[in-house]
Amino acid sequence: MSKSTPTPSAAIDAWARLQRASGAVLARVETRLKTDGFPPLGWYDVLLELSRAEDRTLRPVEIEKRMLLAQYNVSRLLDRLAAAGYIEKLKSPEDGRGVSVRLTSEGEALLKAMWPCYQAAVEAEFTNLLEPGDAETLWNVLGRLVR
Amino acid sequence: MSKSTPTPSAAIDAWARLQRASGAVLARVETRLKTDGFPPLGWYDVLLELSRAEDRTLRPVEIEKRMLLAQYNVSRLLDRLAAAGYIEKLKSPEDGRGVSVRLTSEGEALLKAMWPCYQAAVEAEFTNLLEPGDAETLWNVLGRLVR
DNA sequence: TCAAGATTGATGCACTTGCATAAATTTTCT
DNA sequence: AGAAAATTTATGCAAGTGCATCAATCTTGA
Repeated sequence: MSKSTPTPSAAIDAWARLQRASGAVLARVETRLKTDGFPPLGWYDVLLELSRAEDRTLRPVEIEKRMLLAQYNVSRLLDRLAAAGYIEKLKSPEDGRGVSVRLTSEGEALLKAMWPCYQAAVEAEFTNLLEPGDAETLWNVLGRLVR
Repeated sequence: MSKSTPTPSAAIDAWARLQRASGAVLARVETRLKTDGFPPLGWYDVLLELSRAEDRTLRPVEIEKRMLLAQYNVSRLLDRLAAAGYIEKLKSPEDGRGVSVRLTSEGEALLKAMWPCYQAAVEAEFTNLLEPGDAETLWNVLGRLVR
């Protein structure tokens, strides 16, 4: 039984470092996007989800689940994206309560324009700091946390 | 040279999962703290730093560096902590511009009161999901990201 | 069928964060 | 010493987030 569980302090240290590292790297990546005049990563994530979706359209509740955001945050994020013309809100045909959100061509253009910057930022602030095999290791270990 | 760098997609996937996993686990831990009537984790972190510091006192600029927070966020977080009585602000003796922030006995009491909840939350939402060795693995890999 | 309950999405209000900038020193450099 | 630059902290204002709650619709089940 002595090895069935990590040392408490090792686990707490890993927890602390997880929060610190992910926060620091995220901040650096966001800074690069902003420096290049792009909107925050959350905008990119929504547009990316839409671009992958059937008919480039999703319900807000789907976006909420995929992005792990609170309902009211999704609602307002979509407001901002719609106001900027990157998505459009349509009445949902199958559900009278709901809305459908569709990627516009401007949204698709933004997605394409952001990608090189985003990719370069992740590479510089994340990928290049790792050693071979680290990405796979992280992916595996962190997979246990996402359920 | 073929193996000197991870596959781009493996790195991007690891990046995405890092953000998702750390965000999700953080949210769950914060929820537990709030459910038990405690303030956010940021408050705990400040109090913990102070409790470890010489004379339980730090300059705001030190807290800023240790917690990787923006200067104005530190300034206001300390305002809230002082208003709640958990710290006190003193004129810095060595630097006329600066302030010194000292943990009060109420702050120390809060720190002690939060710890069991915090520890249990991390254990339930993080530690228990890991397998033996994962904590050390994470700590090592993530160490490359914190510089 | 139809009332009770669950789901979807929006919104008012308070609080927090980000940005730009100010004010008071301290440090550096000539 | 004295001017210029850097550091430390605070703050007004705009924007984003969390909470509670509402209105509309869909689903369930007697």
